[in-house]
Amino acid sequence: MNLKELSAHLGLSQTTVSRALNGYPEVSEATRQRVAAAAEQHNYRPNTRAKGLATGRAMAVGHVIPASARHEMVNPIFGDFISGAGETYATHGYDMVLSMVDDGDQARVYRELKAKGTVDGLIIHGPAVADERIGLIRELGLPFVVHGRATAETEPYSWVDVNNKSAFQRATELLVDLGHRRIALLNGLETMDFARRRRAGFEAAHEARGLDVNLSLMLSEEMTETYGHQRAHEMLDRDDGPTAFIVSSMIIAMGVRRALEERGLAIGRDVSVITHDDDLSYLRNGGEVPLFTATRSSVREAGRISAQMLIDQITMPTDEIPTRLLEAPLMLGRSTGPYPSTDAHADAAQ
Amino acid sequence: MNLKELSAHLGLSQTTVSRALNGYPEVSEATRQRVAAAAEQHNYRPNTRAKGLATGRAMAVGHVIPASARHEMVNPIFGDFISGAGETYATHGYDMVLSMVDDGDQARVYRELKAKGTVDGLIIHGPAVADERIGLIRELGLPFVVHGRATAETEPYSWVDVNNKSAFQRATELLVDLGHRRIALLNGLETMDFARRRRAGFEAAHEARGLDVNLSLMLSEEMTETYGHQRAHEMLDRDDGPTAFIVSSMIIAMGVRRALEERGLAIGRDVSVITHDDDLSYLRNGGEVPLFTATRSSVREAGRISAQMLIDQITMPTDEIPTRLLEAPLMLGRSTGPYPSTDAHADAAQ
DNA sequence: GAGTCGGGCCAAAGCGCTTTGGATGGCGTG
DNA sequence: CACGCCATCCAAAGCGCTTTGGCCCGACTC
Repeated sequence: MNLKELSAHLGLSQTTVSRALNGYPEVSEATRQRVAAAAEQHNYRPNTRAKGLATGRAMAVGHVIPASARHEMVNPIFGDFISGAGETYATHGYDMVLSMVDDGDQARVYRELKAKGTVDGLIIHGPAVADERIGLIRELGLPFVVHGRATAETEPYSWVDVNNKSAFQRATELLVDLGHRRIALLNGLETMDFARRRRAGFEAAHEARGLDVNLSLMLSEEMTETYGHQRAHEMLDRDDGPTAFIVSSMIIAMGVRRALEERGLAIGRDVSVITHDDDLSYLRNGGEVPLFTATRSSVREAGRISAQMLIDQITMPTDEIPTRLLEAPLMLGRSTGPYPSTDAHADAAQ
Repeated sequence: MNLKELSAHLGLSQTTVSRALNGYPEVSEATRQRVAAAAEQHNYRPNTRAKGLATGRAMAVGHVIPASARHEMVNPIFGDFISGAGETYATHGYDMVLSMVDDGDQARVYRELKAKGTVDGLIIHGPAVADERIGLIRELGLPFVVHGRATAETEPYSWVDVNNKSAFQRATELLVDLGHRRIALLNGLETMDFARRRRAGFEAAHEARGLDVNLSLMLSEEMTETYGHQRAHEMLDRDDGPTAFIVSSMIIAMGVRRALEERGLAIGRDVSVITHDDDLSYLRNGGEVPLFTATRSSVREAGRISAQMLIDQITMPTDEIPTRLLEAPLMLGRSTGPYPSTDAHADAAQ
């Protein structure tokens, strides 16, 4: 059923039916009711493409996923982010279109999205410290919101990000205040902006407490369980091994925990661990008292916020460029404790 | 730059330019070259909506994600599936549109997708044993492919699935052959079709080996790390606890492993574990010899295959209804061993 | 009672593309 | 030399919708 048929059926013009359905005032209330009823009955929905052609709006938002970011992003947190964003899109009648893209093709894809008119706006995922995408998209004139920030970008742009630096600074300070002096940082790839900021927070905490960072305890790799497991073992093998770990994801934390258990070390007593927790729906840091002490920030919520921000920019463009910094509170769990441990057990286990 | 402008620029009609670009024969080779060059130079791309309107094709495929399936599916495996499917779509010029939907709204959303003409086809995720979506979509007349199967569905439909039953049967048989008699099954929710089939394989193996299944060792819950951890502990607390576990996901397996380590049990010696491994890019069951013995099947590959199958159905509809059963080979890792253990160590550890 | 106003409706143009149904003209044929 | 054929190109219709610019007529003003 299309407009033509519906209006013929009603004995009205397409104009009137269209207006009735879209809430324009030039239609009598009686007619509007009649039209609405008929539309409902015949399950009429305006064709998206035709509507888009006529209005110049695609009613769709694009998410471009660089293939390189797959391991870092697609899987662990992407699902939750998308899921949050999707809820928001749904309530506003927007579709979400996803593109998986090889890194070299990025520019091409963005241009294409613009030229083909597939989407009204874009969400940029996983920004690097210096990210050329931002300049490109701004140039194309598509509204966009970056999930995260790109430190090297000098022009203003719209973003939603967690306060990674302050979160990791507070986490580090907590450990220092608990007496830890050799703290390891198992970070994500520091080409990624969030990782760079976390490192900055880690360093800032050392500085604030008058300590030197130990470069040999700072690692930056893809965030996998194996990474956490392997590196924790290696570090703990050393004479001057760490007494505490700060890690960038729950997955890494699980690897670290496994290593500790294999060594008979009690987490939170012999060795402390703090992780960043994206509050993923399939990886809860659960319990009344969470297992891991963590800097927590819901990536799903970030998805909702980003989507809303983008839709706002699409529907009512303004000159201001909105940004949103989300705090990541430090949630105390069972994985942190004083050093040296007050419990004799700790030494025995070693 | 649109067709009109481009053709004006070239001094040709829109017809000719369109034909040149789309490879029709009624255009001289010289003209075609000229057109192609100009299009390239001006970065011309036909507007998707206009093209869609004219051709009746949306050049897009829909993935509807039921909100209820979030924990089970969105996160752990969804990213990889989507990523595989996305690659295939990209090479064929299709867009992928995602909808997050509350369960009650499912029917509405499918109808809408059809009526609005947003997509040319659908992929159905996470089918339940009895899944009303299949009938609905068939009725709507949209091409679709189900990732998984719905056992209760009687009419034929297109699907791509792993041979869950045979995989779990072989896994179970291996454990029995290794001497295990009390084998636990930590399954996913058995409203999901895949879980039901895995259970069937588990039971079939018992039957084939002349054993009775122990209902108290069979669980069916959401597949989280906590689930594996908690339930493994509970089961091992019992006098007649299991000597081996078969679990439905790497995440559960990680929970079980943690429980074993906490109890000082050596995995693969004191207690055996087999898991299903979706070969997720962020959760590798790595190493030359994998950590876990596992039934392995790449969900990313399943995504590619499903996407290709759907595109084929869209572009050249036939009467046959293609299906594809993927085998999940049993990969021997370090988490399985004979029972009773030949190693005296095992008892000592207990 | 003539003139004005505006509520309610409609015809038609236009969004950017594909595709049908010609037009045109150079060339070989008898 | 007239004819027909083919290669090449074009004008215009149509996809389903929104929106501009009117039309019509009853109500209201003076």
